[in-house]
Formats: sequence, C-alpha cells, structure tokens
Amino acid sequence: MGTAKTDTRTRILDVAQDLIQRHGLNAMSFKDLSDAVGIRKASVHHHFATKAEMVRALLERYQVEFQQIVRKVLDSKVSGKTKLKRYCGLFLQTLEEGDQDKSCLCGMLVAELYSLDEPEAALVRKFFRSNIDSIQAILDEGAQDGSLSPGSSPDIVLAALEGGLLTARCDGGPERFSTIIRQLIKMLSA
Amino acid sequence: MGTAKTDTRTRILDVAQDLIQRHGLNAMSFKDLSDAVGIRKASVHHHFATKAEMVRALLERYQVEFQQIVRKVLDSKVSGKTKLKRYCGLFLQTLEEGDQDKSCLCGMLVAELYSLDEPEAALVRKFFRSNIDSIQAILDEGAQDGSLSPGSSPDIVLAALEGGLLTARCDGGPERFSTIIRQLIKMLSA
DNA sequence: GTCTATATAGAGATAGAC
DNA sequence: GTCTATCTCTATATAGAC
Repeated sequence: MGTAKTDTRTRILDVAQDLIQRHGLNAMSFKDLSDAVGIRKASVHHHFATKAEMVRALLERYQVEFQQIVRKVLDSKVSGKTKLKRYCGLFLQTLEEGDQDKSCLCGMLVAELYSLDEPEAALVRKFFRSNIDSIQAILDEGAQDGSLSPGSSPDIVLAALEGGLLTARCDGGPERFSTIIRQLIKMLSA
Repeated sequence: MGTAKTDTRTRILDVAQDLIQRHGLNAMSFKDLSDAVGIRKASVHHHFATKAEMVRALLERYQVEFQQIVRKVLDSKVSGKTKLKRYCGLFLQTLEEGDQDKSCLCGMLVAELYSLDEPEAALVRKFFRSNIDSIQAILDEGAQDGSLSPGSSPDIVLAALEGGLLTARCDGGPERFSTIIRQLIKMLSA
C-alpha cells in the first residue's frame, strides 16, 4: 500500500483543466499552473512545450474520460428517461464541485474558440458531436421503451446543458441548473 | 441631407462589441480597437480610461438596446407563442450577422466572468435576470391565451438560447440554431 | 481629440546548468 | 525533471505635445 504520487504531468493537466473550467483559457497562464503545482514555469514547459499542446492533451483526455462515463450511463439497464436523467446529472456534478463555479471544459473553450488553433478547435467540435450522438442514442431508446416522446432532437439537450451551466454558475447555482434539467426531462417525456 | 458621421466613442463601442461577441473579452485588445477604428491606442484610452470602464459602457448600452427590442416583441398584438418565436428570433439574428460566428455579448462575458470586476459582473447578471423576466411574461401570456402550455420555467429557454448560440456557431451555424429554437417552441406549445 | 513616446507588467517560450 | 536567467512580444495604462 501507500499513496501513489500523481505524476507532475497529470497534476499540471488537473490544475489547468480546473482553471479553464472556472476562468477560461485566456485567463489561465503558465505562471498560474507553476504556482499551483509548485514548480517553475520552465518546468511546466518541459511537459508541454506550448499552450496549444497542453490544450490538445487536455481535450484528448477529457474526451476519453467523458466518453467512459457516458458509456456507463448508456450501458445501464434502465429506461431511456432514466438514462437521460443520469446523463444530465453528469453536468450537474461538474457544477456542484468545489466552489460551484465550474463549467464544462468544452463549454468554456467554445466561447474562446478563436483563441484555438484548428487542431484543438476540431477536438472541441468532436466533443460536441459525440455528445450529440450519445444523446440521440438515449432519445431513441426512450422512444422505443415508451419513456420519452419520439421525434425529439438532441441539439436542444446539449444547448440547454451547456447554456445552463454558464447561466447557472453566474446566478442561481446548482439549484437553478437542476430546475433546468427537470424542465428539460419533463418536456421530453412521453 | 448627408450621412451623419458616427462619433468615435460609438465606433469604438461597436467594434469592441463585435470583437467580444466573436473572440471573447480577453482575446480583444486596445490595439485591435485602434486598428479597426483607425486611431491610436492612446486615443482609445481617451474615450475609455480602462478596459473595465469600456465593458461597463458596453453592457449598459447592450442592456438598454436589447430591452428596447424586447419591449417591441412584448407589446405586439400577437399570441404568446408568436412572441416567443420572435424573441428567440432575436438571438438567431445575432448568429446570422456577418460571418455567422457572433454569440450574445453576455453569453461570452459569462464564460469569462472571473475576468470582470464586480460592477461589470453585476451587469451581466442583470441582463440575464431581465431576460428571465421577459421570457416569464411571454410564457404567462401564452398560458393565458392558450398558445403555450402552462407551468413552464423561463430558465430553460435562456439556457437553450445562450447554449445554442455557442454550440451552433461552433458547428452547424444558423440552421442548427433554428432547429434548436423550433424544438424548444414545439416543446413549450400547448 | 489625437498624437508620439514611454512606463510597467505579464504573457509564452527558450537556453543551458545541475 | 527542475532550475535560473533571459528573450521577445504584447498587454494595459500614462505623460505631455499639438
């Protein structure tokens, strides 16, 4: 036994993700990272030569991790409606963490899309696309099992979740976000 | 006759708002403004001593202008549902302008909320609050005249619109945003 | 009201020692 | 892998002439 120390690269990514989700990409500097991790700026650059490279690593990790969690929701033996609730709950969890001011990583980056180079912008789009696919699968299943009304578009679910995070963290917090989710589920129910 | 020249202060505000709606606050500099307007950085500072002061002027103007347009929608002699359509159409108009990459000013600023001082952050909150009030009024009217289903919360409308702008300008554009609006109206209809 | 010039601070990034 | 030191660029902001 013994607590395995998280390697520096991972700690940098963790801090970077947290800061971007709260302050945004352009409000996060290498100095912020080096201060939080406890090493020097040059040492951060040893792990990530450029900011773009770091964002890329961040987005690739985020995509994988989020998809793994989403898969668990998709694979569970529950109704489509329950899956939709759990899926929305993933976004609520983000907002409930820490100071309740964290948004979705890609929700923040899509606002600052012009600060990204094309490879990184493409990863943001990919995140949204795979989310749309997951939501569509849930909606289809709900239409099949009769828990959700058929013919709904997944776009509004993603828009409500991303927009809900941003507006709720500004005013109302997790409670406001929960209200939004509840209303959304109600409207999509059969 | 003769075209009245827009004064410099207004031209600065116009360019600043456009740049923030497309690139974000932290990706917009005084140099960007001075280049676009055709004067020097120091001259921009003559009109707005600090960036915070400029953002404040921007938000105060935005609040007034947007409320004036919303008032026209609220005062028109049409059903609640039609008013809701027109209200959502205001956000669509933003996205359709220019390169179809413009989001709501406050939608951008809420992502970069920590880059604002409290007075400016309060103005962003005020914008969202007054939007919630307007939407609530429309929903109430629609419930009264039977065009919209009663008991709906305005929060999801605002979330879908703000989130819809951000996700649609990243992928799908005005068409995607229109889909979101259509779905939203359908779900809120009686 | 606009200009030139400058102050100051912070950013991302690199070189090279340990 | 981390450090010190430095480079270069850009940011906000100010002083003072015209």
